[in-house]
Amino acid sequence: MPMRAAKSLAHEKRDLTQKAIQKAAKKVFFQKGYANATIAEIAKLAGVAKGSIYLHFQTKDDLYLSLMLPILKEIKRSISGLKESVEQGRCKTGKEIVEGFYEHYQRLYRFDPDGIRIVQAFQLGDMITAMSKQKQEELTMIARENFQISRSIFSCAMERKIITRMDIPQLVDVFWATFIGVVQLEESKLRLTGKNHFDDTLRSAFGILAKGLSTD
Amino acid sequence: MPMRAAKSLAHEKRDLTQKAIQKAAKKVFFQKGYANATIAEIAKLAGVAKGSIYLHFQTKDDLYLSLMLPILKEIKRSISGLKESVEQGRCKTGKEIVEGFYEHYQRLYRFDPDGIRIVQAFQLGDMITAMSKQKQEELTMIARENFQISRSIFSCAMERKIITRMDIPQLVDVFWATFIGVVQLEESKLRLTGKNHFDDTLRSAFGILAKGLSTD
Amino acid sequence: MPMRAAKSLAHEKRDLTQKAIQKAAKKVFFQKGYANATIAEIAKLAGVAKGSIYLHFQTKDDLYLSLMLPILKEIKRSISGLKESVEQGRCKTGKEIVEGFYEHYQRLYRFDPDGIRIVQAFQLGDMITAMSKQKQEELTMIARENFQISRSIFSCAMERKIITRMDIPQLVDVFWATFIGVVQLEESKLRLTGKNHFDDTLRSAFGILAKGLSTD
Amino acid sequence: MPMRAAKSLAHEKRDLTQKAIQKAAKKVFFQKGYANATIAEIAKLAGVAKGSIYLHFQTKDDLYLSLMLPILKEIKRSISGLKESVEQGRCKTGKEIVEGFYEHYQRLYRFDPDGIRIVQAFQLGDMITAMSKQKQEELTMIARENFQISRSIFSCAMERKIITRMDIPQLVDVFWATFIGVVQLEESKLRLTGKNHFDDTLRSAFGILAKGLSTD
DNA sequence: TATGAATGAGCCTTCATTCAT
DNA sequence: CATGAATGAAGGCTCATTCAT
Repeated sequence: MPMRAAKSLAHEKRDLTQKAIQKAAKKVFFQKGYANATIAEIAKLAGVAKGSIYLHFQTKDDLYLSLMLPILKEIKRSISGLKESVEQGRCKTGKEIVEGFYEHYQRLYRFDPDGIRIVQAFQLGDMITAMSKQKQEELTMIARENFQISRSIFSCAMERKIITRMDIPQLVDVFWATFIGVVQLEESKLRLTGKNHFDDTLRSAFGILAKGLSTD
Repeated sequence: MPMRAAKSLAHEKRDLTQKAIQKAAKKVFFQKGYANATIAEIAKLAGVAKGSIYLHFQTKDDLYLSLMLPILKEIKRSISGLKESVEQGRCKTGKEIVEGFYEHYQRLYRFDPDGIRIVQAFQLGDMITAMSKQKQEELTMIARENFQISRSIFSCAMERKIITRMDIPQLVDVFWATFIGVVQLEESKLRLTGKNHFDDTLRSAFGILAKGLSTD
Repeated sequence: MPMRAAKSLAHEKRDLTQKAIQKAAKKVFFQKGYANATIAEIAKLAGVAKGSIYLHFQTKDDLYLSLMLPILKEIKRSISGLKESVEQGRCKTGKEIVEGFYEHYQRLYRFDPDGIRIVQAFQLGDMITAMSKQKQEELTMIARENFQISRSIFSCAMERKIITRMDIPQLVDVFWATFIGVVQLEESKLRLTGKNHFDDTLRSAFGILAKGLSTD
Repeated sequence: MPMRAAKSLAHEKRDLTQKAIQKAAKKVFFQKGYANATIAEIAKLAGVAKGSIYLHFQTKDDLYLSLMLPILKEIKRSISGLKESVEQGRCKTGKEIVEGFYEHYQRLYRFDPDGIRIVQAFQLGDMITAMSKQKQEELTMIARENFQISRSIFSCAMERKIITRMDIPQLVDVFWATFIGVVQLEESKLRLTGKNHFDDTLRSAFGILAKGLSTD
């Protein structure tokens, strides 16, 4: 099947280019922020011509948004794993559950620090102006799903009385806020001092949260 | 002394204009973010001509930076008040101390939500292309001072054994991270839903922290 | 009144620049057509910076459109003169009326040949895409008025039985079509051969029309 | 001769593709005008890849120009028929001759309205950046021939004294100008109102011309 | 021959900053 | 001091054209 092979090859190459652009974009968006990032720089870093970017993404916004989906999916995969653990009773104490979250966040950041910044900047909202309804909904849906999963983890834990009973949505927010707060702080320090204590600070934070939520 | 009076009057007027520009700038920077904010819009909102802004501030960066100082000072004033309370023994339990921080952060946000966003965006580092050494040091110094004050509060509390003993700088970071995380999360929700649960989420967060840090 | 004078001067200069831009624009639009004309070239010819054009006109479209209004108004002024002549009985024969139209069209072309091309190209419609509702209506209204004036001239002439009775709107169309047809043809010849026989051709055409419409 | 047959078949296919491209091009050029038409859209409409267009035409200009020849030839065929009629004495009056022209123009427009716009736009000269000497001459020659045919029709008619004696080239111009003027006007109205009165307006115009040129 | 990804020059538009008045 | 017209360097995006497959 030479035809199929050829086609596959072309497709592969196209995909490769796309990935290269996204990789470059992530780096540049991360370093400069959305507004200061230029298509020219992304193109240069990706090793393609400026115009080529528009073969893969309709607009700068579109390119930016395209970076979010994989990250949200990764978040989902990671948190889903945690949920399973909890449901299967592998987390016996509140401390273990909070530790699970800590590991989840740590994993996310390790997996793709630039990506987290992407999500964060999006949340900051300097650039949501023009976004196709479709993309918007896709994003919203998966974000909601992630929220639900966290929710059900806490719900499960409270039923088992291994963590303090309290408003669940609020608790989800507190966890997420703590995570992005640490990300932001440590990135800022990284920029100024070159040192990154993300892990330590996050562990401290979740250590306190664990104690604050435990029922023993 | 008519000369002095005249000079004083001119000065006063100059100060007024400057304040008006800063007020407008804060609003616009807050709404649009640094990159999307335009001098033209700030000038319009301040009721002065575009060119006039450059009579008071050397560059856009400079204007932005000029907004940080008052906020950092406000933070200092607020946290200093807390420190005094603690040192004078008015906070007897760990819970009271954490509550003090909660009130401090809440006060800050209430006092000047736009200002917080300014600091946050700065920390996010989307701009800061060129900053005069002098401004930079001024900023760094006061930031360090603020850090020290928080530090000494915790230090004092640990000595009195009313909160768990742990790495103090890390604890300062955790508190600040929690604060800015909640700010960012709630602002994002505000933008999407129009509702702001800043107070509730912050209270939840600090409630957990209080329990997590208390020694009883 | 030094204040007034100063203000007036500034205004005058602004107006001068605007006129210079429009003059340059007319020339460039005329030579290259809307799509091939570039803002850069217009600016260069007008002796201003590219960006300055946008101080006077919101978009390229807007600039183009701004050229139409004066021409439509000139057309109105010219045709109104003709109408008056006819109504005051100064045109006694059909031939004189058609001759009046001939002179009207000739005057228009003489007055501003580039301008006629502007109107024509607009009619050709390569670029009406984005036009503010307001501008659009302004244009439509004055065009309609011009149409009405021609209409009433013919109406008057037919009542006096000095030209053949026939469908009036159609007659207006025939005259206008003849005019723009000759404009287009002669411009094309001008471009190819360097010679312009606009007057002769138009006179021939209206000579035949005169004979064809006369009632004697 | 399998070779010949194969070659012939390949040729046929090639021709078919070329025709498809031209058909698509005519439609797109007509709808959008030269400058706004894109090769991509033409290719899509023709059902071929973008690159394939360059296997048949050297440049966008070249493609555009290639559309003119068939139309000029069609014009020639049509006007030649009229000439024959006149020479064979089938047109006995001036009115009949002018009517012959009317039918000729009407036929042209009916046959290929897009094509007429092509010629017109060419005449308007919005493009023609670079045209090979050869193409240019080919075009000029056939245009000249068409001109000559009209010329000889009028010449013949004047000799028979069935139309007013006058400058013949000028008369040819008047007829053509009237035609393209009506085309342009009615197309513009079509675009604005959706209604096309081409036939009626053209008939009116040529009705008047007929009367204006008749010798009775 | 056909394809369509890739190129890069060029376009419109924005906006921080300057400067003559 | 105040003004706002003018500047010009970018930036996002388009599209005719090329070329490896």
